[in-house]
Amino acid sequence: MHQKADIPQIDYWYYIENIIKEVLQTYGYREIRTPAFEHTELFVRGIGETTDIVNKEMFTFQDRKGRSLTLRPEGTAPVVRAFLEHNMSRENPLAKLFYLGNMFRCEKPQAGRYRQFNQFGLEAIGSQSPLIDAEIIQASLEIYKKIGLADLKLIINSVGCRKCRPKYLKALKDYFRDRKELLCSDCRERYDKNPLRILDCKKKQCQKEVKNSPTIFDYLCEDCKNHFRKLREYLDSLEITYQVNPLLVRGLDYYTKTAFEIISGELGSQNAIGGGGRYDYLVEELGGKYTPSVGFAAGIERIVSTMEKQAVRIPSWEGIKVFVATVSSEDNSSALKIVKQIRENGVSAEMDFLDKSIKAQMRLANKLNVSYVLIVGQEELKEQKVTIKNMSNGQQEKVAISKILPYIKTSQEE
RNA sequence: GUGGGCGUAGCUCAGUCAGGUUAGAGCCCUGGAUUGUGGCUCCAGUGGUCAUGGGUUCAAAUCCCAUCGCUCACCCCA
Repeated sequence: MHQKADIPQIDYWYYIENIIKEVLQTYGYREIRTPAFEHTELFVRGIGETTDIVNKEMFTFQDRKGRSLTLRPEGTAPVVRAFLEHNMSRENPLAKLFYLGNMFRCEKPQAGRYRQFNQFGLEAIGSQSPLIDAEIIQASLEIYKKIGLADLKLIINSVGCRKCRPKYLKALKDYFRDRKELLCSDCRERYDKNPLRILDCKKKQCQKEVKNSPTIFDYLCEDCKNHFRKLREYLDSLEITYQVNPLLVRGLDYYTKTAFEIISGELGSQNAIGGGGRYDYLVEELGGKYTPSVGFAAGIERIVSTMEKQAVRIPSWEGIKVFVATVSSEDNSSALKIVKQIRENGVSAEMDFLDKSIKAQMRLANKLNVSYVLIVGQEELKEQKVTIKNMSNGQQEKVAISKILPYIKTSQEE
């Protein structure tokens, strides 16, 4: 299974994860870690039976007792499950949680899309206020900004609620009824199952028909209209620029009211770097009481790939500071002790474990790009000393073993 | 799920179209250039079931089929 977290990229991952944790800490979100798999039913009910994720993208298997389990394709449903299972609403009427972990979708991999990938996401469970929608958007944008990504676009929309969406769906169906034959085969199916999805079909023939279709904004109820208006007001006051796109429909059924997506021009075909929205009925759907909520999720691989395209600079591994070389194998235990002493004082140190000659050890030290090589030999040990060689200027001198650390540390500050 | 491209050493690749001696290069790695010392240079060396399985042939990395994997696009999404 392809996993884009191997050694050459690990510095990116550390960097991103640290920023996520730091930023979300300041927003009051607590990390939650849920299992990599759940009962299949959770996703079917949560994400929706008509979605692509549930229909064709889940890694589903049976355990020994015949129960159907599924590797999580997304993070929100598991978080809500945990929220309910632990009765978090009793602790706090508004649960602010974030997660960071791998997700699985059974599809053909391609650029920016992997069967196992990583997302971070945040969920605010328990508030119906558009204020929290704005906070979630703000938090996610701040993370991108701290990471150093530029030129990201925020697109927002409202997809209505239980009250007004059915009216809109009916209007859509009325509109497309006579034009069904002009749509692609997928959209003809969507017409019956989930007409909203026709809106973001990328086929030219469908877009042509979508152009004059009824817009959701004519059908939103007062509550949804106000919510959207307030959200825009809050975003404006935060000086967040955005585009309203009434055709933005997300792939998960649970969204209500606010839906948003953040895209990066650099990514090509898979351009969504993150997305989210409000899911007012999900908690209820999963067996809790009505608990309006909003969340966001982003793909780490896509962040890394955008960082690479934008040449974002990150701190990298500092490497090893000191190499302790031995003249012969009889010096090994002394060297081992010296290495230990250096490491205990917080300085990174390495030695040879392959019985290399001193020449080979010097080469290794050079390859490791260390600042100092300490040479341990009988000649030095007789006087309780080691030879310290400064690898940048080649100079060396004998130093008492007890003075090694002060020597290294003071020279380091120069 | 649909359709392209690819799979030869740790890495980047040549060799495949026109089958034919022990499958090559660069980088990396290891060792050496007098005996306790790096970088540059020079010399030498290690390393490959040519993705896997089957077929055609006197002969297959090379042709054919299947499988697996990777990759790109579509769908959709992160």
